[in-house]
Amino acid sequence: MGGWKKVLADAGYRVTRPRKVVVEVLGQAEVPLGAQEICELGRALHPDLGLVTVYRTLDLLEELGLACRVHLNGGCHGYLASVPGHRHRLLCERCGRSIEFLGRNDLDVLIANLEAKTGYRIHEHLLQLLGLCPECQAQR
Amino acid sequence: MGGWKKVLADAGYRVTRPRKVVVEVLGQAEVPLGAQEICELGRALHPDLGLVTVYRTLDLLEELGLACRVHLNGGCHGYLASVPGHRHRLLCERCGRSIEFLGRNDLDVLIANLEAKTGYRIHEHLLQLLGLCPECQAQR
DNA sequence: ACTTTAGTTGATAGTTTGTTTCAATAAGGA
DNA sequence: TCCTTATTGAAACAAACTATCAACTAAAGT
Repeated sequence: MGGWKKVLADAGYRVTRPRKVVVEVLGQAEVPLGAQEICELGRALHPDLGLVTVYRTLDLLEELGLACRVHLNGGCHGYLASVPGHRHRLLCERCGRSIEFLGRNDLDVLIANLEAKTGYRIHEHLLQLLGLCPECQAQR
Repeated sequence: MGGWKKVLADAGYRVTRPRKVVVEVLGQAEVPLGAQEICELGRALHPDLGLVTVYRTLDLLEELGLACRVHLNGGCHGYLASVPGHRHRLLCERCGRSIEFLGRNDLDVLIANLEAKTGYRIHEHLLQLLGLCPECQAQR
């Protein structure tokens, strides 16, 4: 609850009202949110909040690793707050709740093998798992 | 180069001209294509091809595992032809060329661990790696 | 605290992307 | 070949995202 301000400032960006609001909304969210939704929720805190700014702020937060784009099975992406360094997500298909987890060595081994085999130099990876959370399993 | 017809037929769908065209275009492509692009390329083979049909066909092919949605770092998804069973991709960030590979046990181990730790039941996963292919590395 | 200045904002308009509807068409079995 | 019904494509619509630009405000200097 404050680290993000330093990240913004260190990168030469300003800590503004709308940005605070977007970070706040993302921080509260348990489920990936679209830009539209973030804007509506944010207006409870700052009625003048504009949709355009939400888009811009999301791009910015993503660039700084403070938020991440989530790819759902059907229609694409919502956003979630992100702890830098945690790159991988586990999402519940029914309720949308998510957990971040650290990429284990398993993945590093896989990547190293692939680099050797293909000649590619890999520097980004996107791993997302979909399933049912314990609560949603119980409801069946 | 005909397996897809059987897959369609077995699932109760018809093998139509526009579908052939979309499959053909995807099969030739070395790079993820958007619906718009597929439509334009497809019109070389079938001038009447409609954009709406391309969207519908892509959804269908994805559902049957014959094509897959690819998530790029910036703006979302293009499509690629897909060999069923190969769920993972390695994409070159510069030229867009891609390789499919089989999810190794590394990933299965990771998933089993997570299920045990979180109580989630995982049944889908999305793994995508981004990097530079050998050709693009050489060009620098 | 006051001023300055450059990053930031938000309304409007525009573009791109995807969806709904529905009459016309064509695939595939009889 | 005929018949049934899935499938198609145009047009209209809806959603998602972007460009522009005058007004505003955060933050550094005085």
